[in-house]
Amino acid sequence: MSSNLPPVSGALPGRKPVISRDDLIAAAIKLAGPSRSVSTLSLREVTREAGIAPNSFYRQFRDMDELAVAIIERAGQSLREIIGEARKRATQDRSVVRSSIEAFMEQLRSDDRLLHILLREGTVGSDAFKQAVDRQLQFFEDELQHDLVRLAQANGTGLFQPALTAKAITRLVFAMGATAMDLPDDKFASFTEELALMVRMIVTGTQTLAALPQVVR
Amino acid sequence: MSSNLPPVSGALPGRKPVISRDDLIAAAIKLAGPSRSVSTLSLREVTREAGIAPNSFYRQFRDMDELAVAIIERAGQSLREIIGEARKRATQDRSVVRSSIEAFMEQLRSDDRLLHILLREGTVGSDAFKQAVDRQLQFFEDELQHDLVRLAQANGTGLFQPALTAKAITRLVFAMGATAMDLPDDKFASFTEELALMVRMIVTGTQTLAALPQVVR
DNA sequence: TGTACATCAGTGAACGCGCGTTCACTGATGTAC
DNA sequence: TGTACATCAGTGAACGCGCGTTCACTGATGTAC
Repeated sequence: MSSNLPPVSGALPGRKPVISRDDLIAAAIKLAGPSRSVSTLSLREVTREAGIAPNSFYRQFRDMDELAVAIIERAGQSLREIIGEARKRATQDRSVVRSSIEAFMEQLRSDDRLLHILLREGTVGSDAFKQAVDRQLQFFEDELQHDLVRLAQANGTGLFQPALTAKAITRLVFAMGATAMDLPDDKFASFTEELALMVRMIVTGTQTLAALPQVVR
Repeated sequence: MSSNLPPVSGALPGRKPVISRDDLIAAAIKLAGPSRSVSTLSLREVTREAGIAPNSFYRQFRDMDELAVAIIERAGQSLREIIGEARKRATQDRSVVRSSIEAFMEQLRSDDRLLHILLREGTVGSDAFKQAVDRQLQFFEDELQHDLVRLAQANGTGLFQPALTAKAITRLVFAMGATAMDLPDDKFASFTEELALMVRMIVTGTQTLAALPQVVR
């Protein structure tokens, strides 16, 4: 019936908006710390944090689910930017994979709330929610696969099932990252080493399998 | 003040219990399907399902958290039994690791509610809850590590960091399993193949690294 | 065996609370002339 | 520039609901004698 939801922009009559989707997203992120899942936030909590009346929420989102999906998308985007930076800075002696892992763990230690959310929310929430998380993981896998292929070409080594390799690494890193969130600061370095070794096992395994004849399995 | 909580057993005066902790656990498991997290169940829901008054709950558990922990412990135990069976049935041509994965995926497809719960709840819920899940994963890693060592000895191959290898495999399998829960039946076979290949990458990588001289990293 | 009694598993009713959602509204802003 | 008007972002109050927890209770069961 009413004509709202997207703030539409473009100068039209009416009062100027004073809160935005971003304000609500920021409030929700602030509330969802390392130990609090987005899916347990209540609409009233978020609006309270944002300093608006509960019903004003509906001017920006249909429901909390829509907000949660927006947060996940932002979190994935942010993480990809971080890893993208790490990738650019990577030199040949510190491999792309290794420096990506370090960037990932560094971000995790800096208490990046968005990253915490992305790691934690994979298995809970609505279908729309889970699909949003999966989409971000997929982006990640795709970029990683490109890296791996480029790396293999540079090294002259083969690569066995690059897509599968990227998937295995992505899932492993995210799963390990989720458990690392609660880690005390002094354990971070050794944890990063462990994770790097795990990934190295996968990469080494892939290369070894690629070098084998068709006696696979 | 009051003397309850553990039903104490042993013939003492008083009415015979008609509901047990098991009844409440069963009710909660029934409610927490593949798409519903244990941590979203309400006390009233569970008692309603069990057919008792809400306040009777307190005769068995301090709160829902305690119930959730009990469920996780049961789930882990059940999974270890299943894998234990698979391990016994494993012959040399179908490796221990492979038949364990197949048993795992088979159980997943059979809509085992306990397994669903264990896979889904790793990252949500209270601290006590998360610790309970971690404990189960730890049991799993330990058993897997023994398998890997035995396997390496039998094959005469070395094994690089068996503990880390077991951890990587466990986390990967659980993370992949969590995403496989929603999979349609006809995708299960190919998914199992993918997962087996991923694990094979890790195992191959570990063996290759073990065979290398100390030029590691 | 029969009776008086203590125990305590399970109950029914009630509480106060925070929730999501609705409704009719207000008043700042921009437009038309 | 000034005035009348339409728009609509944000509000305050209210709703009905399910929740966790409490209280005083009931009555079946077992024990003591």
